Amino acid sequence: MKISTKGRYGLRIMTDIAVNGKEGCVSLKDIAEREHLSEKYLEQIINQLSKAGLVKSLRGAKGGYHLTREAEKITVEDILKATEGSLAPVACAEDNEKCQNYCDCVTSFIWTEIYKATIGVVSSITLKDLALRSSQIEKTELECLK
Amino acid sequence: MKISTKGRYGLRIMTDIAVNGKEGCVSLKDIAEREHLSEKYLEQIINQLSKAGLVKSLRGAKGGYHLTREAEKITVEDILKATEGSLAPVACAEDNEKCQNYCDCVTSFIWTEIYKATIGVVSSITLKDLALRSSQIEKTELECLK
DNA sequence: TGATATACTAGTGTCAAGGTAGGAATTATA
DNA sequence: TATAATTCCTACCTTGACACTAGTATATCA
Repeated sequence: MKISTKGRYGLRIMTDIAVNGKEGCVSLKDIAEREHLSEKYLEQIINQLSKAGLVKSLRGAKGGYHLTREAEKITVEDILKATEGSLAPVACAEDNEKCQNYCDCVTSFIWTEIYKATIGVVSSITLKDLALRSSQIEKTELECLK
Repeated sequence: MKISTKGRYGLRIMTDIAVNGKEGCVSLKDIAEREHLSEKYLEQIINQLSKAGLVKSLRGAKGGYHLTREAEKITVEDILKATEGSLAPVACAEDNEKCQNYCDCVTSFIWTEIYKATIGVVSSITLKDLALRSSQIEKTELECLK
């Protein structure tokens, strides 16, 4: 029941673009530096975000990435689905069809409930919420040294 | 965000004991046969359930396992925590102390919310619910061949 | 004493996570 | 037009967890 680095970094990438890409593109190099993450690894992650249609890329000098729609129209669900895959705790929780050959029916309602609860949370939080939060945190500049 | 076989099998083991252990012990061999699972693998899983204090074992002939308290006093949360470990999507969602050195504060509230939602679901379902469900399913005996 | 159980330790194959590395293709600009 | 900057694509690598399997020791009932 863990979220991997892809999901976590994916959120940071998107938040970074939302905050720093007000006009024009944001390059991966800049994101990697600001977030202290490997550029090469981020490349793979943003590729998934790109394929999911959440960002668009521009190649060449002065290129980079930008959001394909406003931050308030991108949810955490969108981002996590693109990077983590399904958020269902078991395959059949999302797609009941997959349950046909396997009668684990005693517990299936548990997974469905967990799935619905999770989606309820992540679908209600938008990238704009994260961007706002990010700006606030930066301003107060906590005792966060590392 | 997946539940492993340990968690899933753990629920089946516990449900099996709740249903078939009305009086006395249930042996792993019987559980493995009924559930079509490897006895040796279940051994490891039930060991965790035992260490968590959910079942008690009796060695030797006519031995086996029985619940340590009534099925309605054992929750799905108890069982999943014993078999899966923490249900938090990231370590700091459960224990804020772990967040000190790492300022991922922008997203931490997401994980906390997911965690709370998940716990809300699994803490409200008891082993008795599963046992009842199991009996009902067995009675109606669906088109469940495999 | 023997059959039946659990308890404990170790080994094994597969796969995903979490990266690293190199080069090809594209584009702005000097 | 050359070059620096940037994304795109493929391949590789290490580590650890997952899902088991196997063997032996220990306990208990009949």
